[in-house]
Amino acid sequence: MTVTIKDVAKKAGVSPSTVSRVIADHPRISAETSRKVKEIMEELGYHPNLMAKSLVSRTTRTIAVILPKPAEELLLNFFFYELIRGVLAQLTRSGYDLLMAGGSNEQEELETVTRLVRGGRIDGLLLLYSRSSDPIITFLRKEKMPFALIGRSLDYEDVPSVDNDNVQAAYDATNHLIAQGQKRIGFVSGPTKLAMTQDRMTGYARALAEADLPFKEGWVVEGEFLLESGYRAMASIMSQPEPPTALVVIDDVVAFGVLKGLAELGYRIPQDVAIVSFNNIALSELTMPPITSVDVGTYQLGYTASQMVLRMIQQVEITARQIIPHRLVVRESSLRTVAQHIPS
Amino acid sequence: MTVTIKDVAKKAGVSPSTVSRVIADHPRISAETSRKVKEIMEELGYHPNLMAKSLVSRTTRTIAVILPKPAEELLLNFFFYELIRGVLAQLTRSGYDLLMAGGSNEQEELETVTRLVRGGRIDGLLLLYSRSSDPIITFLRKEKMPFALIGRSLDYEDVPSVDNDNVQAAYDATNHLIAQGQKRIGFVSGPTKLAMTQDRMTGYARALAEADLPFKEGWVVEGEFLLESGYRAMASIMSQPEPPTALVVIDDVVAFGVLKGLAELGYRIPQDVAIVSFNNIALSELTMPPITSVDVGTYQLGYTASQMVLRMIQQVEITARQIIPHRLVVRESSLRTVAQHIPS
DNA sequence: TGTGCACATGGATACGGTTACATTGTGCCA
DNA sequence: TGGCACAATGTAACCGTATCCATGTGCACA
Repeated sequence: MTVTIKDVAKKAGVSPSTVSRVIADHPRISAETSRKVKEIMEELGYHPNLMAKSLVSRTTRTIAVILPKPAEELLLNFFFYELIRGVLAQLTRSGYDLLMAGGSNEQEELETVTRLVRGGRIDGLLLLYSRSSDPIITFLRKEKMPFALIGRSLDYEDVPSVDNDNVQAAYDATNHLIAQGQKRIGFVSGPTKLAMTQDRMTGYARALAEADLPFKEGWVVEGEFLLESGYRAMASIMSQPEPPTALVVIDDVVAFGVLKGLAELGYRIPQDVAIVSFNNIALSELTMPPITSVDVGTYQLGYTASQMVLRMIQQVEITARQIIPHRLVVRESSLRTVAQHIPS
Repeated sequence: MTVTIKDVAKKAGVSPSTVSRVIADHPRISAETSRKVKEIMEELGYHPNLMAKSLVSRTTRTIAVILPKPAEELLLNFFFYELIRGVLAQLTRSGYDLLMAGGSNEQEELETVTRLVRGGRIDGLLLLYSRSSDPIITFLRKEKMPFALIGRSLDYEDVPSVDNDNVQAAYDATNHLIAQGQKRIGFVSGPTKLAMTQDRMTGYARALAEADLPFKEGWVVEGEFLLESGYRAMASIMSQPEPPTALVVIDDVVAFGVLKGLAELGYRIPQDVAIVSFNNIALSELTMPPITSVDVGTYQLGYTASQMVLRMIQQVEITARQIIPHRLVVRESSLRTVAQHIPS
């Protein structure tokens, strides 16, 4: 039915092993034979059976991406497409395929990973999140399966991972506000158990300290990666006797809530309150006003993490932690003086 | 090294074929033997080699999703995560894996698909877009490979596909505005070569006709699925002697541009101009005001399309075109009377 | 008591490749 | 002219599983 290596061999008048060698570009095959065999392959429309190949080579040329379980997906929602495009670009370039898997709970996730790894279906994998004391990481290390983390592990220092320098990113964002002449700068934070949150908080505090600006407890609000979180934060943060005139916000979605909250309270942005946030999702340039945001290089994160896994597969030495550069994208929300638009 | 079916067999004192049958839950295996073998499998930590299994069964339990090439991804960007989650949910439930593939151009895409299909790597696939005279569809039909389309084929009537009833959706959206007492309703359209655009236009026109409302050329603007498109449309559409007081907008992102354009022109929404749009992406409830939008059931689209492919693989009869119900999500942007929020 | 049959299991082979090792042929040199 | 190195190719084993076919056992029944 389907044309196999043997059919090609027979028709070309050579042995199957010769055909196999032609496919693999083996050096000790004569140019003449190679040409002829390739011609026959073309003629018969031969395509190697990938399963047979995998079985004998113990290699699948497939990398898996493990999707976080629903509870952890909120932030990811907006990143996902670009992240995957980055991953796919790198993998395709290297002739690898991408397998996506996940589970509805932690137990299921581990089972899936076990099945894929022990079943020899994948050569490596990518984890899109970092959770503390993750059994999957423990398992992968034990199995010596190449993998990389997008983000940062709170448990192990030496887990191969690709991340941003979130301390520096927050430092830069805060300094941007300071450079605009801001003196009273608040911080709308995320879940403090996340490394990302902790790091950004650190950067924020450092920038304030270096500029001799006050760090006030009341100007810092902890929340979730949700619109509501930013919205509610405004009620508490702006009701103080001396509210901040600028805010660093942990994430664009949260910033959107902040915008909404401030608008309802009658503040103008950026004239009354200036805003800087993080992640630069597609959303952030669509708001009114557009939000100044730190671009974290989502595509790069995916691209680099894949590259890291591929290197590990090829036994190439890698640096365990790669940092993707960030970039502050300045938009209207953070600028002190703005050309006012007069409706016609 | 890795534990195989033979190792289990030896330790259990049975033949490899018996172990194989235990795994497959073969009826003619004694309860006693089954129990014992399973115990040994557990003890040795046996996991079946998926490649070997695939090789002999000619089945991979893998479905591929082909990502559109960059040029066609604009709309998809916001859908993607939910769509994939729908796909993954269905596949996981049925014990299938998801392979993602794509190419940077049409040629590459076809090569990838050929490699996967002819290489026996997948059992079926999902196409996330519809392009006219698509060589991939032609190829898949020739190979008799199960596949389904998300969207609608403009070339073939009988391609298995999952879609919305876009005529009805637009009809409903327009009628919602009519029910609000709107008389002058315009339409901000998308690329007319797309079936989706054509269908929505049809539904819009039909609703107007049935309500004896005027359909004016000047109230209809064609564009792209871009923010700018909606933004620019406002300049032309609202500069007419008698501009519309309500707009049906082809997509949420475009609607966002519309919002921006109207705001700059000094119109209030919904008091001066009411807005209804489509797709109900996460964005649409975050705008000011939140946009009334037709939810197209993104998750369902993915879920159902996967189901369709799985059915085809199992040789179950299917209906070639499945329609996912839509649902109008009413928000502030379309309501005539709105409780005004007074800033405190 | 011998025949037939259902049931539980084993042996052998096939799936489509790769690769270690064996074999053949050629040219070159002593 | 015989021997040898080396290039080019063939032979056969193996990757881990599924399954066809054969086999042995116990039991009902004629």
